Amino acid sequence: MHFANKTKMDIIMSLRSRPMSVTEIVRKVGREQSTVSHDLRRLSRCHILHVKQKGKQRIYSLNKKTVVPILETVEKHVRKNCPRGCNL
Amino acid sequence: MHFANKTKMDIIMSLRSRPMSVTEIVRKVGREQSTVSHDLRRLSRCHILHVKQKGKQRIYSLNKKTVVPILETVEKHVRKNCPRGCNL
DNA sequence: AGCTTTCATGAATTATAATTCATATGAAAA
DNA sequence: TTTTCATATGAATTATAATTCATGAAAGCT
Repeated sequence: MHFANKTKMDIIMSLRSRPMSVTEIVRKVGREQSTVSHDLRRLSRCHILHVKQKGKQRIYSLNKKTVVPILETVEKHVRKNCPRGCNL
Repeated sequence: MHFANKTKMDIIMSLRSRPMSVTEIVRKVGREQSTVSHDLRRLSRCHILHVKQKGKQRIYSLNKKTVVPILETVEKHVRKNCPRGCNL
């Protein structure tokens, strides 16, 4: 599943397991630091992610309270309707 | 709320109340017929909408089973986190 | 203070998606 | 069977979003 954007979706999925610093996220999703940073900002703007400073790192975490339920409903839709992939 | 795209979101919201023909949808959302038609195709491709022929009309309806739950979780997120509008 | 690490930012580019315009198709009516 | 109404489609344009590149800022080390 990758709604509109692969990078943003990868970030969200990475943070689903645990909070991570930017460097960690960059390693995980395998794209440029600035690309990731821009997406982190976009995702934070609409409160999909939270940030907290920790030394010189910034730890991003998923707003699980509201976002996980969204992911689950979407995943259910995809499983039911487009199991062979779909560009939702 | 209007995720990525206003037109598509307007279509979805219109169909939330009841199934409609293309002409009805066009009137409701107030955009060009071809624009609406393209969006209807995109939305149908990922099974967000269903279609059935009725004479020379095509009646589009929302796939309520999976889509309404998605809408509800998203709306919850928006209410909680960005009540003053947000470009989620 | 100077250096390094970590991350953010803005402007420019590139990629992707939405809209329009013109036209086609298909079903029913005349 | 021609015409009309309802809708779809493709190509071209336009709008919007994502990526890159270069640089900047802050925190912590030495």
